[in-house]
Amino acid sequence: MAKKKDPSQIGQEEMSVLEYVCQHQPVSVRSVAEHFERFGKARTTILTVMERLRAKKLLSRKKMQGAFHYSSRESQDKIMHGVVGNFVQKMLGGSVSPFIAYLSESEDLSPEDVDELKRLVAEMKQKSGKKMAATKATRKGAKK
Amino acid sequence: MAKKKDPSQIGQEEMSVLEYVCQHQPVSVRSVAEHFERFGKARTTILTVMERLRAKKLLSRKKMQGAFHYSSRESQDKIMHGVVGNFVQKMLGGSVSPFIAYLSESEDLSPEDVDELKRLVAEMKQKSGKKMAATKATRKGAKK
DNA sequence: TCGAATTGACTACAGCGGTAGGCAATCTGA
DNA sequence: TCAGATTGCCTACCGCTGTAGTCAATTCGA
Repeated sequence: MAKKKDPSQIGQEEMSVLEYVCQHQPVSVRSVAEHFERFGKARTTILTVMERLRAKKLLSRKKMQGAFHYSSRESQDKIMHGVVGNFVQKMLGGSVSPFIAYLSESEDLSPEDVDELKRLVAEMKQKSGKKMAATKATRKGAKK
Repeated sequence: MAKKKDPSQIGQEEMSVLEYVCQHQPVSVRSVAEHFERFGKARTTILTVMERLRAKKLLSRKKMQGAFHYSSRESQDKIMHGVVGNFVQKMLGGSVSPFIAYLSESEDLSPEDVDELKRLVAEMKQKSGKKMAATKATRKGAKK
């Protein structure tokens, strides 16, 4: 009866580890463990997490000089995309509106994020400008 | 040893129920259950979920005509904001960049969302337009 | 008033993520 | 070659979420 979670569903700790591996691949468990031990995590914990990540096909490994070295099978961007997409689907019902609302109230957007947003919007104007020239007229009671 | 989750951490199913309650409050378990039974959920499941939400201080209830009627203690907006914020903190390490990147690749943004984004960006331009005229020199190799 | 229907508290279990111990296999330096 | 260090597989436990059954209390219509 328990719901079957999407395999792309990963937890916070798994995310941290995955991120670290992404940025240091190929990396040995030893290195990763050393890094996370500074945050109070045991070596076996990291190993377990990494193996679970491998079971989820997010990491791969190969033996090098005795020990395994892990690598990510996807780029960090792709992974992030998957994680965010999953969240949007599962928790927001597929709508990004709540997130956009969140951004609106986010006081501390980094300049980079703001730039990216601007770029994004500019891109949209171009991309969807033709097929929806009604954009300006669209604003059906823009909230607020 | 198990990590102590933030109480604001809620699952997908809890989210669905919470959302429904928000939009129909005050509502009886009966109504909610009836709604979700169409998706194969048992009445007691809904009841359990609602009680858990109440334990998390997200729902309140009062007896009316024999049965309890539940209401949300927060607006749906606030809840959404909390959920998104929590996700950003826990999974994205506090950075919204991955989300913005996700938006960039999101083909199916609704016109409303696009409008909201535009409004948002316009608002930002006003708010911080002066101090950053370097927009066109967009750094960080835009993915995709 | 009484019995049927409704309601809700309690209990239970499975799966998953987080955490970690134990122990065996492997490696490595002396 | 051999013992100590390193590495990794296996197992286990806890808490949380999803799911639901049981059964007693409450309510309501006849």
